[in-house]
Amino acid sequence: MQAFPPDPVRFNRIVWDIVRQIPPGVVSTYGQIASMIPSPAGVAPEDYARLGPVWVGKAMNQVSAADPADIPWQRVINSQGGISLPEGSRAAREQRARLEREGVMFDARDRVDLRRFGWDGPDAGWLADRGLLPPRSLRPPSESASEQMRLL
DNA sequence: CGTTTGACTACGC
DNA sequence: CGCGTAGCCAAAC
Repeated sequence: MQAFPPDPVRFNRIVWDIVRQIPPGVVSTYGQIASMIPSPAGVAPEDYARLGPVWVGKAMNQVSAADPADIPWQRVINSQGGISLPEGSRAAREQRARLEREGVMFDARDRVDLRRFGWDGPDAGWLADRGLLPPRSLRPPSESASEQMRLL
């Protein structure tokens, strides 16, 4: 996979801070979280675009070594709307159970509809205070007209 | 010690 | 759409 960020401790702290902002009933993705963190000094933006999501994954992998009770780790899934933990593992089942308990629904392919349950990111002020960037949207505003009608 | 293995995503078929 | 791959390295085996 990939190298660690220049300052893993700091990077992880930022990731966990952001994850703590995700409210129940919605989900974020590794990529969306990475999109809120400026590429660290010394890392080219094009490299960060590729490495960031992986680093977020590593940060999530280390939550158990941090403060699991304080971090809603279950609300971070992959860009396909799926759970990235090993299929069938206890951890994966736990994540799905936690999400379903919060009202997040999985389809027949075990995926979450990000247009419906995707997070819009933290409050803009919260981000600005920390020098973070607006998140990439998981719920593209320009859907087909019929889709918009359906959602209404 | 050499190999395998990752809580990823964008991109090209 | 789904599938394979690049990117590229520190740990765990």
